[in-house]
Amino acid sequence: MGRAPCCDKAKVKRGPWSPEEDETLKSYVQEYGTGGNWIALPHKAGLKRCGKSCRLRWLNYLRPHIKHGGFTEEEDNIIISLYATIGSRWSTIASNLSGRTDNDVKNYWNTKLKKKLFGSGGSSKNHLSITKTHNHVGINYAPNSNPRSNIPIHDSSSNSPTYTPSFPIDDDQLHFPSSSTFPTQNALLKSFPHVSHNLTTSDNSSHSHPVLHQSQFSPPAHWRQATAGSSSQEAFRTISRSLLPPSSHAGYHKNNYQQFSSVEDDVLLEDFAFNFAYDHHGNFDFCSQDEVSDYCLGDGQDEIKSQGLCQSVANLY
DNA sequence: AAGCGCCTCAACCGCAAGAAG
DNA sequence: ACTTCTTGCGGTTGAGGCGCT
Repeated sequence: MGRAPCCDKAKVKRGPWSPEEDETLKSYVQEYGTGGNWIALPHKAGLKRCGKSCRLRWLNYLRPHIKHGGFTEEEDNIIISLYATIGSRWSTIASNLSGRTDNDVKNYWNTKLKKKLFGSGGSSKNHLSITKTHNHVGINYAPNSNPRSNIPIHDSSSNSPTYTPSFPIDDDQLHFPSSSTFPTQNALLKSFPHVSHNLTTSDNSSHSHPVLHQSQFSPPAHWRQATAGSSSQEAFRTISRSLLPPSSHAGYHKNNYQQFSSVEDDVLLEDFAFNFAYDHHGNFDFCSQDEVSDYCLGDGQDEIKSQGLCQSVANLY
């Protein structure tokens, strides 16, 4: 026996909303609010609609400052990078896009963005590729390896100790577009000017790009004290989260990471640390999570707070 | 103009999680 | 601790629009 329906389907109207219904719902919510009970709202407002339908209509269409269509390239980049980071968590992705709803982002991804990315295959110049293996689709960040797979990411919503984004696609080999879509090293350095000042050229590397040397960083005493007895990853998570305001779902503003849950904070922080340690474009050979934490606690603290962590994560791609 | 197929996106469905009792 | 209720979410559907023949 299945779950009882939330309302009597024989007594409620279904299908597209009329302008009159929209106006009724909009004026009621604006005057009285939702009252914290969507189920009771349609009756109070005089609507012959299911509460869930009212909630959906309000959130996806009637709510103020909603934008429809016309996604910008910047929004594309954010969606792509967050999808690669956290998968199909549309509400989380939408919360990083001002005025966008999860439904809009989901539709946009399924009908346009996915085709834009995968429709015509990829080229050998791509920096980011997706390879299907068994039940999951792995993301390859560099030509030779996927170092992310070595970094366990805590996600209490899953029993798995590692986070593997899944893509509902069938091709065996798929590719993200190249650097035209993903910001380059400049975006990274712009976010972390502290680091760019400490770059030197590697002498023994086969690459000709700058290398960040661990010796250039000296963890502060309070950091060493705080991390005693913990793995650097645990410590990084703990210390970094201490910089964040309490999580809540209250906000919808771009760059405001207060809307993330603690689990999402963890995922973003891990990804933040990972990407700092390993740039997709191979611009850094080494930068430990401790160094990221050092920066988070030191010179970068104000910047991270002012920019918003999620935007920093988006900028990394 | 009619028919057809594809695309878009608003709306629905069912499940999971959390809150309330 | 358990049950019930409500919300929030991601996946899916299908009506209507559009372009092509």
